[in-house]
Amino acid sequence: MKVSKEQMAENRDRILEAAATLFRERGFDGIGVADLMKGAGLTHGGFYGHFDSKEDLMAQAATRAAGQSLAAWQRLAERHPGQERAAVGSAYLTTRHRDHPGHGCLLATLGADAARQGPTVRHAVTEGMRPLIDLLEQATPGRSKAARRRKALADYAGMVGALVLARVVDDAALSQEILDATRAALSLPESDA
Amino acid sequence: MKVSKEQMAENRDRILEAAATLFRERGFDGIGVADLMKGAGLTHGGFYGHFDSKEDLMAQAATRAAGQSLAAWQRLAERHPGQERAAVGSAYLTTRHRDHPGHGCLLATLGADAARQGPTVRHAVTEGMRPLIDLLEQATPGRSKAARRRKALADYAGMVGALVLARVVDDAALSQEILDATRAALSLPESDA
DNA sequence: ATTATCTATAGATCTATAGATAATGC
DNA sequence: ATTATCTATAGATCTATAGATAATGC
Repeated sequence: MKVSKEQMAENRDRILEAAATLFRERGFDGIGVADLMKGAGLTHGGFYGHFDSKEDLMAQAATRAAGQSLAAWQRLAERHPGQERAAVGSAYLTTRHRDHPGHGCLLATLGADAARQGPTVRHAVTEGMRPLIDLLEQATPGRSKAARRRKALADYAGMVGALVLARVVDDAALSQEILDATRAALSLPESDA
Repeated sequence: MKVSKEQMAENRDRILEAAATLFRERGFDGIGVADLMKGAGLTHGGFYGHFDSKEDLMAQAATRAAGQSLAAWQRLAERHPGQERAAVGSAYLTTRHRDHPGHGCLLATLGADAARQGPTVRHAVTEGMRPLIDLLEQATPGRSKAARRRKALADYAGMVGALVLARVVDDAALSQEILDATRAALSLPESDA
């Protein structure tokens, strides 16, 4: 049953990857260790060789999910030179993002949930969020760094809140209205693709 | 063990009240039927005489929580004639609200969680949200009803997102920065009391 | 007599651990 | 020989139900 060192590292990575997706899709309490391991193609007994506890995995999965978002934002920024803010903001406020929480923004899916968790998880979420704010800040026009940062924080809050509301509402027209209204309030171009 | 009709109605109300608070504090999955009943001073076996299932209670508790928020917003509006929007928005974006999720905005605590629940819960949340949006819309200046509504939706998204972010972050200064930045972006006066 | 609540429990989870198994890697 | 993963299970939950109890209300 033993596997090679490389295989073990790859297994650990698959567990993390599955967790980053499944936690965002179902919430921290919405999936157990056994199903997570099944999602990574392993049995649940092996879990504790890779992670100290489920909470340890939650923290590491949060870091992973934030890293994925940062990479996605960086790709968007690179592809739209001079329009980084519009590219990131418009991609965020799409039905596509709304309908794929498993690969979307960590804060919009697990933010409120993470606020109820222990210090380890909250710290991982906080540190994962910082580079996202920094990227937004750099993409935001403004007279001073302080003004750009304020705008970036408020923009991000609006984006996260809009996605939360758009996801919970059971009225498709209202959901779309929320995304559109927030895009308009942030002066972002339409690009719901 | 039987109680009077009025006592039973009062018991049912106490269960709902406890649920509206405890679900917001700990999440839908963060508290079980037994502890909820204990919170209402009853034993858990009696629960199913009042509600069909935990999900039924979740939906009704969501309606109750939204109703409490609406009542609070209406009181704020009445006390600040001509400055309704500022009164509601400023009260929302306070450390006081951030630190008391059990009596605060349903969407900021349970929004993402509710999005993963069944149609009953999502519907209750959606219908509970509408009057809040309506009140904000009426308190918002703008040339047309459509413009006011767009602004109200975007404002509410910003408020919800700001509270989610301010709650999860483990850095008190950053948490305050998020509240301040959002208040500034919405052109709301300071009144963190 | 009816019925709201209680005690007790069924059956299904969940996290975490112990010990067996079998493949790696010295 | 070491160790990553497996099987099996302990112990603690959870939702929901069955039957007993005792107070209401006809």
